[in-house]
Amino acid sequence: MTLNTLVDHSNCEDCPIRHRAVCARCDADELIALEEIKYYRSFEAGQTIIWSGDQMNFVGSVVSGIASLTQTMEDGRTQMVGLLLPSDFVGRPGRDSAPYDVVATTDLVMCCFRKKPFEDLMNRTPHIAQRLLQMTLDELDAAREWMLVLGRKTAREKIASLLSIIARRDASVSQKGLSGPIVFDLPLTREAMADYLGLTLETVSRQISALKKDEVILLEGKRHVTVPDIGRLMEEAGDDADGGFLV
Amino acid sequence: MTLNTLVDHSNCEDCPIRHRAVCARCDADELIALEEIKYYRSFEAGQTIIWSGDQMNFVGSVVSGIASLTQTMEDGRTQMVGLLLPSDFVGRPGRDSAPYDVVATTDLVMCCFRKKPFEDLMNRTPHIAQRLLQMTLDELDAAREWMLVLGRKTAREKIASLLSIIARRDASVSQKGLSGPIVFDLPLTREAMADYLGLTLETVSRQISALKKDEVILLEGKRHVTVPDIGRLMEEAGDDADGGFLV
DNA sequence: AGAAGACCTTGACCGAGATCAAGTGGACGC
DNA sequence: GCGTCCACTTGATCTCGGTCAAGGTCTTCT
Repeated sequence: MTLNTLVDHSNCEDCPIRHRAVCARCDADELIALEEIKYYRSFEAGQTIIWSGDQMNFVGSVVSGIASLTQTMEDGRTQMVGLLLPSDFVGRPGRDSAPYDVVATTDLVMCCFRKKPFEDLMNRTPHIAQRLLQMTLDELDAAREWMLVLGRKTAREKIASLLSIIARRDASVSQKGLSGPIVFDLPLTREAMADYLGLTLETVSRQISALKKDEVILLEGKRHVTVPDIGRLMEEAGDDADGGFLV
Repeated sequence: MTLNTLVDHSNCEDCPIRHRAVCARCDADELIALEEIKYYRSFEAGQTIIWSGDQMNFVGSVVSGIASLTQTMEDGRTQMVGLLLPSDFVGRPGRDSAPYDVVATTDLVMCCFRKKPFEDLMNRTPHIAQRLLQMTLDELDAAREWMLVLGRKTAREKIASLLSIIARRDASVSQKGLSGPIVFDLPLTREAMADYLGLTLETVSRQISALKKDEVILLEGKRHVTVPDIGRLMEEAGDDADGGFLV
């Protein structure tokens, strides 16, 4: 079932995540060193990339697609604890067992490095360590933002929060700005959204229907979303506009 | 109201958090450089150390006492998103405004550095940056653990989770091991616990009473707790023993 | 074309935890 | 000694979101 396709060994300079990933601050020399030890792996939607508790012998960056970090209790309750988008980093230099399941939510391409050579390179290359610290601090902020969502927001606010984050990220990627309507496809199933938000999939479905009925969002099919007014959506999220973290 | 007491400018070598704080990996020379720019500040219980959105011109380590990071929504709902114990680091090199309120939960002593000199020193001292990355990754793990608690656990499990973390930390500090009963004082009010767990203070009170009635814990007064069997408590937390993160 | 299965929606009902309200107990100041 | 304040407890009631159940829609496989 594991499909480890060797993808185009393309030049780092042309990489779509060149300026956002762990290598963002590297200069030409450092990129060459990274290029020597990197390799690409592809995963199909639904595939588990890393099992919780497993030995991790590689680290890497998401190049395209979406992956999720999840925790599961013995009785099956699961909570997503991280959503990995292109340029996000997977793995923990200095630790060798994975604390969470990492699952490909969509088809996925990763730029991987064997852990040991990467750690060695990191120790010689402050630019990598510096960037990784910044990225980790950003992830920590995102995690804490989600703690507020999980702990204190209503189901409707939770859904609005998630939609607003996805909408703003898509707007920033497609350079459209936040003035006009934002259009995107949901990259998550109702169940994945439920796992992210600490809800059941039925509640997710009901709240999405409610937001649609109230014309906070428009739906075509089950996944294609139009947000006519992002400010309105953020109000529904309890975020009262302007603030916030783009991914 | 601000009480900036200049505490004993004691030697870093004798510092109680020497081996766990951001300076843990520093050698003698590096410690001397840190010593030159450090200063101590004391805060009273209840005092706000940093307001969300404020300019932050210092960073530092908690030496003694407990502080909390909290987020508040416009309508007053609040969620604690971090609990800072001795040796934990406050502040974000590279960012200058604080994303959360930092409040002293108990009387508190911090070892502070003005931000700019610290950042300069950090850039020259890989040991500090390395340690800070490790600590940040640990905090991220802790935050994700709490996301499971907030998103999927019942009120009873939430309380048991919090008590179990405090109990295990105290056992590790007092070197008593996990075999016998663990005795400690709760460092948090019911309301602070509620803010941490995404509950109301009434629910916290009820669940503590329930755990007491079921003899999972013993209570003397409102704060003094005895955990006769930490395994039992962890079962109640849904953690099924052995696993877990000591602080 | 028809069957199967994944994904989603909707309805009816229920219960855990929130809300509202009253009361307890201990610390502290006068 | 007594009132006051604060942290906490306990009770009664309500409600949001979970649970259980049925049915719909779209894709894929035969």
